[in-house]
Amino acid sequence: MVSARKVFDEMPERNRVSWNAMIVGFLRNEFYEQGVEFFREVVRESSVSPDQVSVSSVLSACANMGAVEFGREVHGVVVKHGLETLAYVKNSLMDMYSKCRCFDHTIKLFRIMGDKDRDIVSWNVVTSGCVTNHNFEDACNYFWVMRKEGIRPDEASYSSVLSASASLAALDQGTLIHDQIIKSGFMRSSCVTSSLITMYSKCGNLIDACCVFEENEDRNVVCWTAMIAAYQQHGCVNQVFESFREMLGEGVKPNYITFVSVLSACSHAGLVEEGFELFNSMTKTHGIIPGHEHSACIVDLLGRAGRLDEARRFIESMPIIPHSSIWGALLGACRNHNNLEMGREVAEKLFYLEPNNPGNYVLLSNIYTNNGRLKEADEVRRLMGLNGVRKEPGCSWIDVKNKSIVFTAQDKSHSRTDEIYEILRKLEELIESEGYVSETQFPNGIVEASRENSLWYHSEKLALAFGILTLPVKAPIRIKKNLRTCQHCHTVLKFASCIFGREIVVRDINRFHRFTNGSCSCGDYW
DNA sequence: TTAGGGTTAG
Repeated sequence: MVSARKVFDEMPERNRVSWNAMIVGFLRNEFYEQGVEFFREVVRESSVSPDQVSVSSVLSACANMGAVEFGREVHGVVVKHGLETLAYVKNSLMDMYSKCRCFDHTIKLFRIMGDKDRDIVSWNVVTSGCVTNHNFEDACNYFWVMRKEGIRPDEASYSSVLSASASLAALDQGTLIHDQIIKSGFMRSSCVTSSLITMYSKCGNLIDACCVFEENEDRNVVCWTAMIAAYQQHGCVNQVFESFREMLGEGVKPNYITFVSVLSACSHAGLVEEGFELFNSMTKTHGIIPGHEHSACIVDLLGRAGRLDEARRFIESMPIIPHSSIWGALLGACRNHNNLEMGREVAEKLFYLEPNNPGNYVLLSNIYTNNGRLKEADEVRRLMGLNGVRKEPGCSWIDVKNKSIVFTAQDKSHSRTDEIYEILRKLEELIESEGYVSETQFPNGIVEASRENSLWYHSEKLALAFGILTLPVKAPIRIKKNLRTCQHCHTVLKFASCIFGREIVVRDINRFHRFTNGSCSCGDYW
């Protein structure tokens, strides 16, 4: 860029194309701030007025930086120069607002546009914007409306809708879209195949994820990372490392995200030394500066291994200010190892850093409960209420005959409630006869009857019982849950997979669990 | 000289 600038400065005459070429050059090299500054220069000093090329490019830079204030300024420039009628510019404005988390503005502009002006990019901006803003159902709806309007999806449309399907664990929809992709000839797009791998993986279907990967000849780092992440999510640690080695062997350079998955695999497998080796190799060998996600993996790695003091020292020695996710990993470890003293200290930090996150209150309350200190546990729950923080009520979904049935905890609204509860009562007896002792039996011998009772009627167990009642005998039972599944449900589902001889797949807020023959793909680490 | 898309865990 330095040489480009020199050439530009020495030019006897500069026109709109040379100004724009400079802006585009900055952006292509990811010098977003310089690109924006250069645009300012154009507007301020040059006699040449900006056109759709310069504003679209600079809006893309604002989107990448999340710089909504400057984006608004550019919007003003757009109006001043009468560029707002151009589709290219409108799409860029919509995308800028979407990526700057002002999605309402995106939708407003999209509605104003009307059917005639909307092109495939406009639809893709809105669909991907829904995904970015976690409105996955809306993303799918926009995709299907677009199809109804007769617009042919392209790679970007398929990638976004597959990403939404993955987040919703919507396997039927994802499979239907896969068929459409094959028919429309987009299977060669690495962008589409990596989304397909992730969709199948996050829907609990590792075999199809592998098939898509194997059939794809042109594997770039994103495809490899998608496959490595899939193995990691399914608890296949050996395949994670095998794939990682194979990827390096093929000369594909790992990226920031690849390392998150590989480090996470180390953590789940308890491979502390290997994890540190990989973490150190990021900077030394691969030129990637570790970020918060990687540091959280290391804390998790040490925490799971019970090395809590080392985990804390690691955080305190970090060259960056630790993000709440890093302290969160340590609090999770305190919960797993019942470390009340450290748990209290870490929770205090987290209450300050993210006062509205109910998860931290719940974890501290659980630490107290597991130490038999029920009064303090209730006190934490009360504090949570006083601070106006509310835990989202748990819900589980199960699809039966193309209909989605929702259950909440202790739900008795379903017409087959009696049968559902009867199945759970029988399951409880069977599990107890196998010698299972509930985790509500505390070390000091306290058993809390009401808690025990309510644990048995968590939403995923109700969904499980409904699945057993209604699905064919050999069919897998697929359940989705809006929160993390609890220890009790996890244990019961393991037993259930064995007792009923069924594959049970539970997709919770963080990951999914595939229960077969009494064990879970997460290896009991989640 | 221009806009949109894939891979992350807790």
